[in-house]
Amino acid sequence: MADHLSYENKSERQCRPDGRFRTRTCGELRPSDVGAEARLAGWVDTIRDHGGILFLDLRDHYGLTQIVFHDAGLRERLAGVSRESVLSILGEVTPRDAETVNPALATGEIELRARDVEVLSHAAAELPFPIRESHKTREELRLKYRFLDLRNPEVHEKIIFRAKVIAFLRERMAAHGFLEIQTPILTASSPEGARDYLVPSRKHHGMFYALPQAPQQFKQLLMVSGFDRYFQIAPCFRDEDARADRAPGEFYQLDFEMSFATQEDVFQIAEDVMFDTFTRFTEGGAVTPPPFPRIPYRESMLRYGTDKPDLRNPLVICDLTDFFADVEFKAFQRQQVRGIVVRNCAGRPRSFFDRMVDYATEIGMKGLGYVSVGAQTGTAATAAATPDVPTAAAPDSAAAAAPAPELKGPIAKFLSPEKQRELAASLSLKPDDTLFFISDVPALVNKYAGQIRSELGARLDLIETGAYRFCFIVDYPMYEIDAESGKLAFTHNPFSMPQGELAALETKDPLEILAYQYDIVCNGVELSSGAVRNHRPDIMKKAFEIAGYAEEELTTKFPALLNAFHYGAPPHAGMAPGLDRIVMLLLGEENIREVIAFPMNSSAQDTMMGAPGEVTEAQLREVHIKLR
RNA sequence: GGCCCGGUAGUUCAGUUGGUUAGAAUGCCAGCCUGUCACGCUGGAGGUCGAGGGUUCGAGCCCCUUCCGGGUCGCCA
Repeated sequence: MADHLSYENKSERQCRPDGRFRTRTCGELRPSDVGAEARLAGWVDTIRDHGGILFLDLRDHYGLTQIVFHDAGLRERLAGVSRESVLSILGEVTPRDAETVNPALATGEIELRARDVEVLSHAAAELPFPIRESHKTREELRLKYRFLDLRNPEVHEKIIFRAKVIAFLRERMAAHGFLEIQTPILTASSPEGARDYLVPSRKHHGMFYALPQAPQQFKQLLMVSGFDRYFQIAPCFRDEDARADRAPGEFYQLDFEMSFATQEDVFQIAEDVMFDTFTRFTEGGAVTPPPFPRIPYRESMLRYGTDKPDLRNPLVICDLTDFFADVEFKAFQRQQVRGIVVRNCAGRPRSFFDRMVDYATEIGMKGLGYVSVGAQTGTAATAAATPDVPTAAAPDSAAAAAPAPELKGPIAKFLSPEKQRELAASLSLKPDDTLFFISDVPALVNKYAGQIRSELGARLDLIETGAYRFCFIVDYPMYEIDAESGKLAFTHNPFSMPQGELAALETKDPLEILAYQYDIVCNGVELSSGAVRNHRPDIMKKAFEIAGYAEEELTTKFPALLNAFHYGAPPHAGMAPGLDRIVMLLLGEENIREVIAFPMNSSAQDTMMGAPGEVTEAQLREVHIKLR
């Protein structure tokens, strides 16, 4: 296992030499300790009773040490002691014979010859699941006995790892001059965004606190308070449904905000801290070096079909709508058309293409067209695809000069020889390439193209392994037409500064206005969104007016922020990368609950503690609540 | 809330076309064993097949309802 994941045994943290329970840890004894007396304490990992001799592996936070019991009297005192019981053992560190050394164990060159044993705590003989295999047990049971699950070194180490990442992030943020400040947990309900967790007030009848969805308003108020650079490992509470990568109820963000800062200032901090962190905590993994690519939202939607692109996937999407405008093919003619070129794909078996078409149908597409360029003799039909993919904008002159390649596949017959030549030239199609077509209405075409891109990347094994590919998605539109109401609405965050500020709001088509609103994305995972905030009441008023909000709505919903901005607010900006997701990415975990010490299940329940749970009548009366 | 997958021994799982007493591994219990390290060997206990109803001579298996868990869509400014 990776070095940063293994237990540490720093001498300054060792136990007191006169310790009552232990004088050394189970991970630290080495041949240099031979001859010394040591008292170890920990959990019984395994007992191997050979009759005349008994071996016992003792486990604590730091590791595993084998204890040998020769003395019959001592062995008798272990009768009835089962696995996971807690023992304190006094003994002498002795060397192991060469043939009995265990190289799999850090302490495998020595063992402790027991002289005395004290049972500190008995464990039930029958455990709910074997500790070593806890992560293979069904999650329901693991979470109910999470304290046992966490004893499993593989599970235990993830929590240690998380702590180290947090410590490192704190150190890096401090090095950049950021000050960690705690913001309230009991605060006011915020009218927009996720559902709040509400806490009834005892002293104020019928009133409620809410747990913060994020410290958003507080961190902005800190900027108005004159703190220049704030950060916090901030708990956030949202009463929304869970996903594999989304913890229900609560999660943590590396929340930060900077005064007198531009978007670029925020990016430089974020890319510096993320690069350092991902370089420090991954082994030789390729991390995007700063500056991370800045990709405009609209470009990302077109090229990758999503605003959280996985840049480890070399495939890109091109726009073929104009190309098909004059092609007699009804399915494409009045639609948006996208194309994805895949190198060395044409020779794949028919079943591959059939399965891709099946996948397309599964996600709701009407079909998946493609054309392949005939393979040249000698070309290996199953050669691995190469990542050099052309864009529609970069025609290859050599290809253009070449004779028209022979296009085959379901769509080829709709293309005249001239159009085939045009297509091959503009996309630099080479023998054995396949071009997939995605066509639908504007609202769906990018989404489908993005899903096909991901699926092709995965099935053809094109995803770069061991890499962390970062980018910023920038230039989100300020407004969009809400699908339900048909009215203009904020796309993202109503508190972002519009690009062009007040003048843009007053003169431009609202749908054309971009915001200083951005996301940071790694390997297709959205780590955070952020923004340059709107610190000007006049611009804010106008921005809300365009979205159809009356001024009083603004003043009643966000009184603190708006009020504060009337007393001299610095321009400020920030973001808040999700901590749990950072740790997930670093550990390659697909389930966010693996990196949280005590996660709730996907129904937002803690079955170990019994939360949520009923409370007494008296408690309800105190907070003025009557249940129906 | 919709859709998909799952629920069989303490645990992880198998269980054929609906057909005898529901199996394996591991754990647990008992006995044996002086160099193992997931020790080994012998024996034993352990099941409301998530629950309820239906079809059938007969249901772990088929049908309906329901509970629980996971995934996903909605949702997450």
